[in-house]
Order: sequence, then structure tokens, then C-alpha cells
Amino acid sequence: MRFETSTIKDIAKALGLSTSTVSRALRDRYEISEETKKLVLAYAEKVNYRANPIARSLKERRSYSIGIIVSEIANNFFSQVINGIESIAYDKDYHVIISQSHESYKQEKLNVEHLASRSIDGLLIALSSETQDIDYLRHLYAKGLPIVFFDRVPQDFETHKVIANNFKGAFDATEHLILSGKRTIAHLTNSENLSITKERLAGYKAALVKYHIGFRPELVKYCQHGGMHSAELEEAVKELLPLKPDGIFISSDRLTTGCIMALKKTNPEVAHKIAIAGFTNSNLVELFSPSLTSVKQPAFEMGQVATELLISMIEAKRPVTEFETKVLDTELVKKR
Amino acid sequence: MRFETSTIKDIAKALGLSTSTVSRALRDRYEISEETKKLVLAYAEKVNYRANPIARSLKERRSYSIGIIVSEIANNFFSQVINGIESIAYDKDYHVIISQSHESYKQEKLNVEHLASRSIDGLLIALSSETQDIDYLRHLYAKGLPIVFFDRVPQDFETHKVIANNFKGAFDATEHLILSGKRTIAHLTNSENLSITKERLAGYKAALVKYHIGFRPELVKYCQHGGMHSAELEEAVKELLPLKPDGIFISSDRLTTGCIMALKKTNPEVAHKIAIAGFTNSNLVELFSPSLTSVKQPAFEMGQVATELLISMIEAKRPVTEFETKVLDTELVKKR
DNA sequence: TAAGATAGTGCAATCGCTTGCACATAGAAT
DNA sequence: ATTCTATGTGCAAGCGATTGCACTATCTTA
Repeated sequence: MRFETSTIKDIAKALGLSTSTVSRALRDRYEISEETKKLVLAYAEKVNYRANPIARSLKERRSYSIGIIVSEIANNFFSQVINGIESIAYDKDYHVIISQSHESYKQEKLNVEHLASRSIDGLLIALSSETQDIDYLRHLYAKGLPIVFFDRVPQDFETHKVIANNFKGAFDATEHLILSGKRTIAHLTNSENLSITKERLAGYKAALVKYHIGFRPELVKYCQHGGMHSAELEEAVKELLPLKPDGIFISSDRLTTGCIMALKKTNPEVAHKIAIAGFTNSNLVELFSPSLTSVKQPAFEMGQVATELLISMIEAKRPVTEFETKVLDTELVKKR
Repeated sequence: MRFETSTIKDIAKALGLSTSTVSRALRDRYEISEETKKLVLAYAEKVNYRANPIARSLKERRSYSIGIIVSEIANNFFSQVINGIESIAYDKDYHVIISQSHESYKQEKLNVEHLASRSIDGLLIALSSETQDIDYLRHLYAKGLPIVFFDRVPQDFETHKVIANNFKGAFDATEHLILSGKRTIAHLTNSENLSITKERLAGYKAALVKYHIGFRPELVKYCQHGGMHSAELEEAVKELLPLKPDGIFISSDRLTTGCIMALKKTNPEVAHKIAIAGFTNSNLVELFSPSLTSVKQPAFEMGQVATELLISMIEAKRPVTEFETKVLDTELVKKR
């Protein structure tokens, strides 16, 4: 800000002390006498002194802030994760800087690099659906930037990760469709790159196997852009319908809502006849028509766990070499 | 970040120049010869030099970043505004820091003050529903922090503001209900503090007047917490229903969805009988059942306009004294 | 009583970058 | 030949905070 605030120097001058004494008093160092501390603290309080975080960052080479990259904050799942992140971060005196990749690799890289140059102390990231090359992250990581992945994680990157039990979530949803009598179950899913895509596909297949239903590749549709473009979805729906599915298992928030929308728009007459089960953290599912069975991820908790892991890495005295991948259970909310 | 990157000093040493020359060359100042500039630029490129924004902020006392305060990023309206803000900000080389107030005054103040201490160059803010005392903003403003309000604006604060045409939006929605034959139209709205609450109430009343329908205060319900607590909404609905409204005009995104939810939960039998018209920027309205008429705000555009105004203030050479309040039209999307 | 221990404080460098001013060199003008 | 004007660079201070080291009292201890 261009305007004046009181600095440590002002306090020093006013009290006839040196800046170092003031600084140490404020940081409650043992060298300073109780008396002086009290004096300084009282005066600082009086003039409403706030340490300049910029100056501190420069000196300490850290910023007490952590960066977050998600594809879209408008996505309920991600905004819930962010709330979880904030809840822990603020508790531990970190601030949070949010960036959106909008599912674009280029944007993601740009944002990460900007955050890094702003001295974030650590990074929480869910990869964009376009991202395949994560060398730029490896590079930052190698230079010492702690990174924790959540939701969309890379396989070959040794660090903490937090994910939902995607396999089980997908299995449960598919099984639910089967148990309600569906036999031709399509699967609408995200870009093949993503970890969640693979895991959820596996869960879907496993459920089919359990009930002796043959896997038909043509029933699986991938959306490169994660449903960011409605045309992409309508195309997928259009290709799927001739195969006469009686159920669809959808593997992401945006795809789930987008698919129902596309169905209603292009084929309103069948929209209510196809049973839908999909991953979504929307808190509006109860309002949807047709209604659906949803797989909810523990988004808030995911944010919390990821943040705890990240902060533990940031504050570790020695380099961390043991990494965990936490897997959190999803919840199946059956259609009413 | 704790790890080394090349600095201006490194470049200077490598090229046998002084740091000042390098700095000036990088900033393309006229004093430096073309030759030297080329040399420096080439080398900087080679070592992938990135100016340290922290150091720059400290020195220049500005950060090329703007702060945003909204109540909740999970709210579609706000996430769209944020996208609008980003679209302009990135174009003009500003970065954006998002904070959520969660409709809490305390949180809002805390966040604003933190942003200010992080040397944001300007602030874009939509007030929380709890906020009544904006002295802390006045204070920062007086000290030189440019502020632009959007959506929820204070009356007695001389600066740029960007709002929707709330009066007309409310009028149109209410008129629509009347024209479809409703006569007992309730109004569910936000905290009385908010500008939007007053403007929308006025629009609602005006429509009643136009069609010679008496205004009944008991049909208006205020929600202090903007629908953050479902209990608040259920209570409001419970009080409203005995009055047998045949239509409800709802004045905010969260209230609109929350109200339908409450209706469905507490009185499913009447949920479909009451016509609903409400402000919402949800892109899922088409999926809702009961369906509703919605008033959409030009959220993206609002973000853009607000950002342009803010940046013009930030970059103005002399203090700005002429302020505008831009009013953007809403769009009525009729129930199908 | 002299020397060492201890406590409390200040000096000054440093983080990376910007910028006013001084300085050096070279060609132009007198 | 001397002075002046460009032109291009470098010196050094400063942004606000932290911290190793040095310094001065005061108090112990032999």
C-alpha cells in the first residue's frame, strides 16, 4: 500500500530503543527484559502496529501463505475443499492464495509459477484435466517447494497425496444401478489422463464383473475438457443414446450436472427413463429433476487433511522422505 | 520460497555490470544502450530470471495484486464475478487474491486488514450481510487504498460502485408473478442492512403498486444470515405458509435455492403449488424441480467493470474525485 | 580485588530490487 | 584548446524486518 503505517523503526524512535530490541521484544525473545517487552507491546498495541508481511517474507524467505490450484472455484467440490483448507490454514496462521486453472494446462503452469515466485511456502494442487507433463512441478519440488496433491494426483511423484476412495465410490454407484435392475450401464467420464478417471473406471468395471455383466468399451465416453464445453457433453450423450443405456454412471461433478442438462435439452423424453448415478458434491442435488443417486466426496475433510500434511512438510526440520497417500471414503446418497 | 533463484545481482556479476544497470535494462529504461539491454535480456532469459515480486513490492510499496472479498466462492454469482475480475486483471498484469467473509463481519474485517497489510494495490468488495460498520474501510480508504464496491454497496461511501439494476430486476420478477395470476406474493430476502435488500424490496413494492395489490409487511421475511443456516430458512418458510402465499419473490442466490429446499423438505405437498421467482445465477436452474423464474445478474460483466474502475483508480496520477455508480441490467429467465 | 559470567541492548549487514545522483567518456560547440 | 552536452554506467541509500556479534553494566566467584 502506498500509505504509511507505523513500522518497527517508529516504535524504536518513540521509545528510545533500537529496532533490534523492538523486533526481539515483539517476537518475545528471551534476551529482552520483561519490562522492555511490556513497554514495546503496549506501545505497539497503541499505534496498532502490524508487521509488514512483505518485509518479513523478503528477509525470512517465506511468506506464511500456501497456494491452492483447482480447476474451478465454481465447482462445489472444490469450493468445499477450499473451505477445509482455510479452516486448518488460518488456525495455524497461514494464509491462502487461490488460483484457477480452468482445466487448462497452460493456465495451471502459469499460476503455479506465479505463486512460487510470490514465495508461497507450499502448494496444494488438483491437476487440470489437460495436464500430462508435470515436470515443472517436479522442478519446483526439487528446489524445495513442498507440494501436496489432492483429488487429481499424479502416479509417479513421491509426495503426500489425499484422494477419495474413487474405486469404491464408483463401485458402489455402479452396483446401486445394477441392484435397481439396470443392465446397460454407460460410463461418462473425464479425460483419460486423470488419476480419478482410471480409478473410477476400475470401480465401474469391478461392479460389472461382480454381477456378471460384460464390459462394453463403447459405453464409456471420455470428455477431454471435463465438461467445460457443453458441446462436448451433448456429443457424448448423442453417441451414447443409440446404445440404449438404462443407467449412466458419471464420474465428476461438472459432468454429472452437465450430462443431465444435455439429456434434458437434447432428449427430454428419455431423460427421466435413464437412471443416473454420479459423483457430485452439489448441495442442490435434492432440487434436481430427474433426481439422481450421488457419490459425495468428503471434500472439506480432504482439504483439511491435505493442509495438515502440507504444513507438516513446511515445518519439518529435516527433509521429509516418508510419504502417505490418504484415502477418504465417499458417501453414496441414494435417489429418493 | 527457501530455494535459490537467480537474482539481479547474479546477472550483474556474470556480465560484469552493476545491479542498477541490469535493473534498468530489464525495465527497458531509456538510459541504457540497446546493446547492453540485449545482452542483459538474453542472459536473463537464459538463466530463466524472474524478478522477485516480494522485493519489488517492498521497494515500490505496491504489489500488482488486488484483493477480493466475497461472502462465499461457492455461490455461483460470486464465482462468476471473480471470473470477470480475473479476466481483466490478468490482462493488465495484476494478480488477484480471493478471500471469503462467509457473511461474517468479523471475518470480513480480518481478511481486509490482512490483505491491506500484504500491500494489495486495491480492493474489490461485496459486503457481508452482517456488516453495518464500515469505518475500518473508510480508514483504509483515507490512507490511500483504492476501493470499489460491487453488488452489496454502502450508501454513504464516496467511491466507484457497480451494482445490478436491483430495482428493475425485482420489479420484473414480481410483475411476472402477478401477470401469471398470483396475488398473494411473499418476499423472502436478505439482511436489512444490505443495499440489495432495500433496492429489491422497493422493486417488489413498486410492482405491487402498479397492479393495485396492497403491500402486506407480514409477507416479507428477512434472513439475517443470508440463508447460511438452513434453520433460518425453514423458520421463515414456516411463518410464511400460514399466510397462504401463491407466489414468492426471493432476493438472493442462496436464499432462492435454500427456500426451495426448505419448502420441499417441510411442505412437499405445497412446494409445487407456489410460484417462485428469485435472484439466482446458478447455472443449474434448468435442473430444478419445482422449476422457477430466475433473475440473473450480469455477474461476469460486473466483475469486469468493477476491475476496470479499480485499476483506473490505482493507476490515476492524481486522486480521483469523480465517482460513478454503474448499474447493470439483470435478465429475467421465465420458468418453462 | 581482579577476572569471568550473565543479562540486556545496539550496530550493522542482509533479503532483492529501484532510483536519484554522481561520474566518466566522447563528440560538439565556442 | 576549453567548455558544454549527451549518453551510458555505477554508487549507495532505502523499503521493513531479522539476527549474529559486539558492547556495557552488574553480579559472582576465587
